[in-house]
Amino acid sequence: MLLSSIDPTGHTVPESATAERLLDAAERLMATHGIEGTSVRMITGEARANIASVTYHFGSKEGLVQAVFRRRLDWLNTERLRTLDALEAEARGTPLKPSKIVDAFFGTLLRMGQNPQQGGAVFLQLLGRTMTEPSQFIDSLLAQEHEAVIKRFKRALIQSLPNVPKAEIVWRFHFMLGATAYAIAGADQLAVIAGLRTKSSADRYMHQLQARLMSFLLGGLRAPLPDLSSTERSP
Amino acid sequence: MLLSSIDPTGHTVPESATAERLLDAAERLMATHGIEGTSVRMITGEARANIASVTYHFGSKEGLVQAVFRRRLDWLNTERLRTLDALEAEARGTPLKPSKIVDAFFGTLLRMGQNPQQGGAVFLQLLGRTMTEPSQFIDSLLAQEHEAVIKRFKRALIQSLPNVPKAEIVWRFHFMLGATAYAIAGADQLAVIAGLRTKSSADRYMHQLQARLMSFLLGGLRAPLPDLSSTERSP
DNA sequence: GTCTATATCATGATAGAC
DNA sequence: GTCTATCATGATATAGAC
Repeated sequence: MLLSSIDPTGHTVPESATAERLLDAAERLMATHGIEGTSVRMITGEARANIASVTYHFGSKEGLVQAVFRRRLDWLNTERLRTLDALEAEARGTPLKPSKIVDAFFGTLLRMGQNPQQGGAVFLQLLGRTMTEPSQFIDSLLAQEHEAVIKRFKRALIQSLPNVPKAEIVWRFHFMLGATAYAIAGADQLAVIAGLRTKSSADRYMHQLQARLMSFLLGGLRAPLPDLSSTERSP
Repeated sequence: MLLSSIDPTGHTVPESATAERLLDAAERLMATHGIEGTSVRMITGEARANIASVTYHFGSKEGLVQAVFRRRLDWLNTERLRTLDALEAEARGTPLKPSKIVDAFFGTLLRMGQNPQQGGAVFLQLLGRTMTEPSQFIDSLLAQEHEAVIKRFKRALIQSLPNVPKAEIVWRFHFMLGATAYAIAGADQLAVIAGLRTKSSADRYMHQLQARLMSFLLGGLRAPLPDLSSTERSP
């Protein structure tokens, strides 16, 4: 069943303790098992709520999934725009450094991973995995939530890098999204690879990830331009 | 039911026309709907085969999924190693250029997307999406298929970049994997973003993707090293 | 608002005729 | 090798008591 942004019973934002427990449980389980791999039974079991509670509070499983993402993405994107606004106000018309823009977008996301109030690493993992999931309604959900923000940041980057063609920046922004999505989705595995097995080193890991990913992203963003001459004909 | 590499009836490699149609249909459908989102009924329907044919030829749905990946990854990784071997033989002990190594690994993958004999863009999309999917058995399948190859390439990169710390290269290799996975998984969407809507421009799109992604990856790989001093304590 | 009980459907797998 | 028919299971969603 398709749901508009306001469901039949008028609940889109958690108004009860049960609804919030459902959101938390869904977020945690979907980060581990994927969205399709998480059943309503698993969610209500973990949240110590009744099977019917999902339908009551969110209209359907789909409504619950949307609410899980909205709760975090609204906060994230507001924060991103707020940061970019501040940077631009401070610069008074002079072009911003690309590193500042990249940090406002990707750094804000990564710092969410250390903010338990906003889902922490769990939501980061969920978001990363979702970004390549081939679900129609998720695609459109993420697109809606992100579209305006991404447009703003692309514009800022284009102004910030006058020597890089506009089209190239659009592609590279996409590549940056990919590197980030994968890095946060596979944080568990990567932590093992990096030899950090204990929970206590998780914080340190997130700091390392942030610093290292950021320099990687900037290196890619400012890389020498590709030779597209062979694009005309296959070599 | 768990399957070893040889199933009860002894079929792991397609020996019949039906088995091959099943592999093709599964590959196509899973690229679009995801692995969990693709049912055996969908596959047999598309392949014009019977419901029971999957069990007969591959033992289970899981066996079929494994066969889909093995068919392509075996070819891909053989090709990668062959290319790297040739480069090293040609260099006669002198260090390889990083761009050559990156091309042997990622370029070979991207060129698969223009090789219909090896699944073309369809398999690329499936692989990209799968790399962030949180399925246990897929994780281990990909790990098995990739482990030895990735080790070889990491070693080659470390030798090729003596000024970059070993750990940094490992992280950056992971970031490169992510940027690539996302780029090939979202090829549809990206094509739309880039303004290429017609099927006829798909080839040109893949060429552009290849050139642009490659320069991005190399830029990230050779980026200035991050400042990790703030890693000790949270800022 | 929360529960139990149930309706309805789709899934993966299998048995057994041909 | 291929089919039909069927199984057990688990999914979402809902009706109706409390």
